[in-house]
Amino acid sequence: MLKRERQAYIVHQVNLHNKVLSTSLSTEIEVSEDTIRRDLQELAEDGKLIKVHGGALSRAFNDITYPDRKIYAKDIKKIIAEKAVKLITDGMFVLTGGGTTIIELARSLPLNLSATFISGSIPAVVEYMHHPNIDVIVIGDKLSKNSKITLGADAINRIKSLKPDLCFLGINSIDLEHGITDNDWDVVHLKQAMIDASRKTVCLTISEKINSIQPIHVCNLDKVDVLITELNATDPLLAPFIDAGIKVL
Amino acid sequence: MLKRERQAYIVHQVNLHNKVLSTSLSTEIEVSEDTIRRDLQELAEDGKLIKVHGGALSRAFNDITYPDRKIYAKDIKKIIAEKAVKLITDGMFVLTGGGTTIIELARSLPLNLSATFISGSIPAVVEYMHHPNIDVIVIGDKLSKNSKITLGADAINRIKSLKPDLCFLGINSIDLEHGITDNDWDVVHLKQAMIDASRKTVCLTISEKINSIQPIHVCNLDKVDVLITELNATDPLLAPFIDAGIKVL
DNA sequence: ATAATTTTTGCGGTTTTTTGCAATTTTTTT
DNA sequence: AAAAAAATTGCAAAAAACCGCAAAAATTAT
Repeated sequence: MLKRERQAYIVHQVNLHNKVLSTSLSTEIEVSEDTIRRDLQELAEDGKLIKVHGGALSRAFNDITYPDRKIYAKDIKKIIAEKAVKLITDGMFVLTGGGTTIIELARSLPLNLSATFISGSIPAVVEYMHHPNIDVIVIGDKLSKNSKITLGADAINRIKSLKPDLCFLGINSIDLEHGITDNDWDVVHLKQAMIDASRKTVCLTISEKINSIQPIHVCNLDKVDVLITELNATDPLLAPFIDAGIKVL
Repeated sequence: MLKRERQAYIVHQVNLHNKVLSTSLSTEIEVSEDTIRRDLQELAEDGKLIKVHGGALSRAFNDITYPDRKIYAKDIKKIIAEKAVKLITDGMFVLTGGGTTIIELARSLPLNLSATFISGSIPAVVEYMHHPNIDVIVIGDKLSKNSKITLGADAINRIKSLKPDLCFLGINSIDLEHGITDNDWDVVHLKQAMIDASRKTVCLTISEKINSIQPIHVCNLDKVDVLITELNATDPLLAPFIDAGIKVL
């Protein structure tokens, strides 16, 4: 097998499987590992792949996620945030939870939007605070170091006294049968209070979390008005939720 | 599984769940925990995540450092903060206001101090949040964009229900005759509530503000227990306050 | 076609990287 | 304060990479 031919084969394999092992290539093509290594080195210099200890990785793979996915988690959340922002209009009272998706939402708010945001999430509050036309109401209570939101009876009582137009909730698990579930007792209670207080509940999640279940039940699907993921609303994964009467964006 | 591949997987998991446990990763990927730990360390050095005891945290979510924009007279405030910190002992409940001097205090807290801090100042809360042994209680209410603290009846009511050991107040004006004065109606009310609630009131100020007066009266000098400036306690400028029964540091 | 030259390849020996393990220390939890 | 969990350290084995070097193959020149 010619050198050129061999290298073309290697590139093909890398693009196909996202990774190659020097040892496998060696036995496959029946050349010494040294030769493979030299090939990989040359191909790496040409930017055709990324050489690592033990083999090589596809260029696309390098920085991204495990199974073949092309968009970064951050970009996915940005897409979700962009959709969510459209639901907010001037003068609204909006209650939001914590989590990275909500932060992305906070960062995506148009500068000319003037509304009131209510939250116990410190990172979210910090974002809202920087916005020129957003009024911010902070929900006080003991601050949870993990989730960086205020949690407790005080927070829940305060939320109960409000009637916001919208509630944005970043969720960790949603499932057709079990609805929304989570894994933290206090967070669950807070989310329940938020859902009950709000006129409309909007759930934000990356599609990866759809059809996953966690130990504690938050609410059934009938409490959810809108579900936003990075997927197109026509995606078959979302069809059951549309059937369940949820507006999917 | 290649090392790089494994690390990419870890980064993905961190970005997805905001945190990962070394143990879970270890069983998931089927390598020893030592290997996971070494991976986490390398990724942390590359700034891809934040390593903590037991696993790692996503960076996006945990890097909320409040913009350390040019604090006026920062070095002076650092001196004040160092003195103030000495008043706090383990187990104390400490109420603090906002302002750059308080931020400097928050940053000067020794890492092994374990106490409870209560505040409505978002920048201060962000600082306390980063401290490993400090419990934080957030005072909720409408957030003032100017001062970045929560202001209003709710905040005042909540403060009235507390009995903290210490209250640290950054003040804008102090004068022998008029006591402490300020220029914002709501802030004044909040400060009054804080002073009334606390067992001891500690006022922090740069010497520049001594013997200046502002339009709204906060309290008389007899409510002030300790006054901290960057000056030596023997400085003649401070003598009158010592005579008035205030402890000067 | 043949010799000269260059390129490619495999091999032995050495170095580096990676990984898991055991012992110890540190941190966390109870 | 004790017990449990996790981190650190040093170490050793295995795998992979590296370094010449010389044989083999391919290319070029005569």
